Amino acid sequence: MKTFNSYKNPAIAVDLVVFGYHDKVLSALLLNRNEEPFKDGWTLPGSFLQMEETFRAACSRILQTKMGLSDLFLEQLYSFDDPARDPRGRVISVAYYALINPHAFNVVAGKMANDVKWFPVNKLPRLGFDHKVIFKTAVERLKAKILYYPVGFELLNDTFTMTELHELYECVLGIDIDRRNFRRKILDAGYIINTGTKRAGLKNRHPELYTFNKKLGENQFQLHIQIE
Amino acid sequence: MKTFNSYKNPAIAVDLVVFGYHDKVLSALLLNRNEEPFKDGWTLPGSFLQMEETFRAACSRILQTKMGLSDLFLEQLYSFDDPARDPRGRVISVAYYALINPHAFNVVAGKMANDVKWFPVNKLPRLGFDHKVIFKTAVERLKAKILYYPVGFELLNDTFTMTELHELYECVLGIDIDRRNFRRKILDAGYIINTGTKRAGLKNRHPELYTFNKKLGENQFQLHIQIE
DNA sequence: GCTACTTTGTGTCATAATCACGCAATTGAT
DNA sequence: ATCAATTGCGTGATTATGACACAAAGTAGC
Repeated sequence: MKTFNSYKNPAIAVDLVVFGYHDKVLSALLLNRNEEPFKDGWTLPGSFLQMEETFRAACSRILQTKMGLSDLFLEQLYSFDDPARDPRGRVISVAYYALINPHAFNVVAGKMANDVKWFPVNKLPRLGFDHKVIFKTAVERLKAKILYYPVGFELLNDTFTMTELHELYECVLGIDIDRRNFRRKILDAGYIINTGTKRAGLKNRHPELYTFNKKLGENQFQLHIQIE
Repeated sequence: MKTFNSYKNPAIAVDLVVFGYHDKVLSALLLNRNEEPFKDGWTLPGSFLQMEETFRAACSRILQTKMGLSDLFLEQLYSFDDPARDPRGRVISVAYYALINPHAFNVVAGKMANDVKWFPVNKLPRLGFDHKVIFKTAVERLKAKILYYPVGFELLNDTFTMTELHELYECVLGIDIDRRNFRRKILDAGYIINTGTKRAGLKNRHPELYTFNKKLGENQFQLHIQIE
């Protein structure tokens, strides 16, 4: 039985789209490269997959060493195969996306990058490689995901107001959703739980605080919104 | 700027789940291997990705050389990374799934396999590698896909009866769907078009024949069925 | 305290979609 | 002509959705 690792194989990169929700804006984390190719340009954080490493292990390594992050929600997005996507040669990219509450983590640029910064998803700079394609795929996935998975659980604080959840949905989906119908839909689905406390110190009526219902299984919730 | 193909990289395989619908049963195409590992065992058709090959090109090559098939519906499924998934060493698998009308194609085993055969999806033999996991992932994907994409277009003949379409949905989803409500839903959505002709030669009432509405865009159709 | 203003929470009603059926029409076999 | 099986069409109850009105709770200014 022959072994195959003696073959000349394409390299495998793992690239990450890290989403954060901050000041009513959905953002993504980008890295400013300090080496060629695309030196001083912005790209998604990523790295080559090591020989015995799983994809998730590579993701964790990237998040930890390049940005000082750990234990995020991670999901495989898609694998990209354009033979011209990397000027150095044939590199397959297996893309993952992560969700993070930017208030709960502090992003720090690792030594392998000039800088790490949040960019609002509709104000991205030019990206190296085929990372714009990867990014757009991730946004589409997130839009689909939020309709049947409690994405807010990863993006918001542990407790949050109905308005915050509502704004998150409008922001991610890019559409207006009637505030009162949204409330009814979310509550009827048992999607979130009223903590019984209210947020104080605001100018107007103090909103009730909620947490996500962790007992809710997958596919228990579905927001019926027709995207276009 | 260094190049990276000098590194020792994991190998990349492309594996395929080919679905067909035949005699009211959803089946998948499996290959009987004629070499180690898993010699004489059943696996999904697959191959190593060549250096300058796209995933789709690899899929076409596999379908053509191993089974004599071409021009199928193809969609990327998922990438699998278990370091122990291949006894020969580290091999990443990028899985695709295909849909085919078995009546329109003749499956022929290529010289690289002992045999190629259709297996009903709930009567699969033991599979080599991690192909059972890949297969289950594909079935889940197909169940989700059929709710908002005209999967039947790929699996059925050009023209088909309402009953055939109905049975396909029940079969893929594994649930009972009320025949009359299904009909109304499908017709109201403009999902299919009545050809005006009927299928003759049957014992009972001759059913009308339909074709899929090719002008229907993505996401125009959604069957509201709560799985579980 | 009273009023103005903003935000949050609750309800209502028309419309649309879904679900669970009944029943008639069409066909070949008897 | 009758029967059995299958297909096509319809109907009413229930539920979900969309578009609102309006009350309640809070702060600020007077």
